Amino acid sequence: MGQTREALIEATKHLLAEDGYGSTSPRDILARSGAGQGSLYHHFRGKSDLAAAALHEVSAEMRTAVDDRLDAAADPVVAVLDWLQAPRDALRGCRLGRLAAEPAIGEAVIAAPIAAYFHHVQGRLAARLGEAAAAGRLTDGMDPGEVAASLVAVVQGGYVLARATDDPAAMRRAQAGAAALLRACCRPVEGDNR
Amino acid sequence: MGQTREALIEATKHLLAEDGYGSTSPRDILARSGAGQGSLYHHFRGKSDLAAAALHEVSAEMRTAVDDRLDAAADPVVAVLDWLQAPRDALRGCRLGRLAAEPAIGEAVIAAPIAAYFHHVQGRLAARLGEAAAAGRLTDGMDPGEVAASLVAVVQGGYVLARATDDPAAMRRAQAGAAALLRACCRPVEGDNR
DNA sequence: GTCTATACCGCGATAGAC
DNA sequence: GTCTATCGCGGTATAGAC
Repeated sequence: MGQTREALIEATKHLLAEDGYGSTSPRDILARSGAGQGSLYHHFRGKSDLAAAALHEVSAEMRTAVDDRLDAAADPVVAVLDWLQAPRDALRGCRLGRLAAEPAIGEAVIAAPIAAYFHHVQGRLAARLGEAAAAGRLTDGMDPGEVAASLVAVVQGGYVLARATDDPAAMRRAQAGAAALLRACCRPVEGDNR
Repeated sequence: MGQTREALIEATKHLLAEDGYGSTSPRDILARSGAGQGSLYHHFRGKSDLAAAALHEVSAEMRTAVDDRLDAAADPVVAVLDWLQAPRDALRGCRLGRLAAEPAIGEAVIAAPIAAYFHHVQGRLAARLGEAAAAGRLTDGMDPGEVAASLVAVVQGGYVLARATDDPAAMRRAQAGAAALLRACCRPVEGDNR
């Protein structure tokens, strides 16, 4: 059965989230998963192959989470603000974004699931911002794709600031500032002052 | 003389910018600086002590660069937009911000110069945005500190997106989106449509 | 203050018995 | 498929001559 294989992937997901790629060793993974030495190299070609499998799952989970948030509200502006201001574990960092700073991002198998996530979020945000624009609720000349990119960047940058200053509030300030900027250029819906 | 010491610091600055902390080894530093083995441990207590010295210099350089940009224009909104949209080497990452994702950020000597930089940029941006607010040129209720945090986050997140998707244009889109949002909530100056 | 030599450890991977 | 044992390498640091 694939029990050992799944245990390896599960352990890798946790360790990548905690420590990143470079600082997660096969030894750590084996210890945490309870698997023996040979198992890793029986099921996977090596560390990066296993990491790719783990990141593939994380990427899928996070895309689903984004879709759920962005589809929850009928009003596109409300949905986008909701996604932007969702609480985040700032000091731990983004499970995918934090790997962008590592040399391993140069390996295609590692980069692919991470890039897939970012393309997905930006596309979904741009779509909802496009709805708002089509309804004439966005300031003229505003590009939904560019605004989407800046909002995703705010969140990723919020993680960087929070970790760099060891202060989770840095993330919340970045979120609040971006939300204020966005609200200022969106015609609001009656009765919603989120 | 401090020639060897400075050569070590200079080499470390370059290697940290290229590869980050974890992937920069004392061997690399010695090879690049041309110094012999013992020198590193004569002048510094170890790798992290040397890295701290290098980051201290980088932090000071970057704070100066920010000040120069933010003081160049008399108009605060123009100055902030100018800083935001400055060209950046997106695929290489921020020399300080990229270290935030590494475990080494947990060491106080490493974190201190990085945090000092981010506090400085946010403070300077907030000050100029405060000028704009005082002149009644910022949408009401906008917090200069929060907007500053979000702008710094956009830049740091732009690096993350660019590296994650292996696309330098991702940084430019994030910058452009944030600039559009900021312009939309700032009363412009006559004749400047930057 | 700088050099050469070397120690110790953990990383990533492999060998081969069961 | 899983285990134990082991390998080769490079990371970080130290010893001690000059």
